[in-house]
Amino acid sequence: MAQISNLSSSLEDYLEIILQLVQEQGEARAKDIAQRKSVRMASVTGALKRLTAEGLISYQARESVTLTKAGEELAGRILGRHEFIARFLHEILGVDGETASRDACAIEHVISLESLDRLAGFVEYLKLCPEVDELLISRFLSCYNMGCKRVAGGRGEKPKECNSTCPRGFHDRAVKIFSRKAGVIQLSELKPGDRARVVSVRGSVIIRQRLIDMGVLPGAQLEMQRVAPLGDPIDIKLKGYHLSLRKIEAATISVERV
Amino acid sequence: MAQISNLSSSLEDYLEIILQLVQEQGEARAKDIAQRKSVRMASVTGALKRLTAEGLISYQARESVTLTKAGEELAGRILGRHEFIARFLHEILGVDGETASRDACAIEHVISLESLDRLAGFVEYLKLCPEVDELLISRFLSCYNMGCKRVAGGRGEKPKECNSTCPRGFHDRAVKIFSRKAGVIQLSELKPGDRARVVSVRGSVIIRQRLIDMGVLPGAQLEMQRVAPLGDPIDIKLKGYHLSLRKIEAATISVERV
DNA sequence: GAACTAAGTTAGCCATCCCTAACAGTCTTG
DNA sequence: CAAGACTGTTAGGGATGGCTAACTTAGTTC
Repeated sequence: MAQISNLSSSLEDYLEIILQLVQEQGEARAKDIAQRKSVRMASVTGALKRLTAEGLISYQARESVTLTKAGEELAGRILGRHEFIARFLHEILGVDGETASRDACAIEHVISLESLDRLAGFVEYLKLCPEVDELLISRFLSCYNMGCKRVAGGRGEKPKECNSTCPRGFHDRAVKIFSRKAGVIQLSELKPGDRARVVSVRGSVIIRQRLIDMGVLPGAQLEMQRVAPLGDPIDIKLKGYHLSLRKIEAATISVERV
Repeated sequence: MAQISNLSSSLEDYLEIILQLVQEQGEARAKDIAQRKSVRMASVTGALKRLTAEGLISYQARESVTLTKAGEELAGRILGRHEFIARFLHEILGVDGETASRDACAIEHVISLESLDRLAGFVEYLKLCPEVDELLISRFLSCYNMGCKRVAGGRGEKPKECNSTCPRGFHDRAVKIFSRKAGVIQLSELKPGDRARVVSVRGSVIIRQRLIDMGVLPGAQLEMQRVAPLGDPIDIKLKGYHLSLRKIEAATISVERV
């Protein structure tokens, strides 16, 4: 995999922190490094030895750390990567600053340069593309941040949209599908007569395409009809139609009861 | 940090692989797990013991692995997360399938649920938002994938755009800023008279804002004028104007010579 | 049923990277 | 200048999670 260095994540972190400290304070002391990385001094001593062995820093015991030419080059690249990811999370997606920085700190060490380049390209494209209104991002953020709950109407009634500026169906489908912990179960766990809403559809492109063609989309409501003795096939009712799913298809569908 | 489980990345991987194998083949054998995770059988044995201790699988020596109720729940959530990230990378950003899956495999273990929810929300928003043409993604992909190089005109001439559908300046700014390895240096390394292009601007929001106000943006061309004895201040020429930067500002700017 | 083979286990090793505890310089202050 | 406070180092330990090598179990084949 094309990676930025052959250092471990931990050593990349140390190097990045050293550059930050040098930029902010003019020098990097072991104590400040320990504090910023939330580790003990003893761990820093070990890391500095390994970085010295790699030729990235020059360090005499009890002195402050300086970056070598190679170290500065690499640290700059690592820091640039970190700050790009943090900015994407914070400025585009609206993740709060601290979480964004923490996530960036972790993601930066594992993402490939190809994905990173393409993400950067995508962000540039959104900013430069003439068809995309420059307010797209702020509209997304205000829409997402409203965090409004879908207001369910009476039986048979269409749910109301929370806000006329949110695209139809947005809150049904997009809000907190990952952090929603409780209540998400496999389709196959439903009993006949249970009603549920589709939370996610996994599986290969082929299976997903077939399910999507049948209308099995996140947010879709369905009712379990019948499960055959061995769980194959499963009959459901969706938007008034009866569907028969094979066990292997049903296994890719997560739902929550409504 | 809100996370999906308190397992290590490695154990989450094992659990995910087990679910995939159960879905694909009806059962998960140690050998297949080892093969898919590219580890030796001995490592699998150890992992299966730890997963059994967590109550996520039930496993008798030399038998095939089955997921417990809790294991199936968790594995489904882990797999859903993986597949969402892989799909984002592949279908939206256009990363090739294998790299996307590998990156997803790594990112899924470290990203917070908040970031993931917001990314999912953003993707939904792009799909549903009436102002965004549904061809946005495919236009981005064709534009990015052209991979065309900017064709530099003669001295003083504006560079030509590669393609009329690419937003102006897109290729100058967005293409492979992270994987570009050689030649990216700190602004302070330039010598008087050197010309360079800005590759990235890091640093706090305050510093970046100030630099952006002065026109120091990725892609901007500049010429080094003078570096004071201790590196502070640095004078550059940019778009015909002279700018004086403090050392701490200059340190956040990466450039490449042109 | 002996021999072979594939699958899986056990035992022991190693690297990374954190920790605590104890020790060693260095700076400040009465 | 001696005591105390800080800063930093060394030594040793533990968790994780890989590895190899040697063994066991079970199924197949002649």
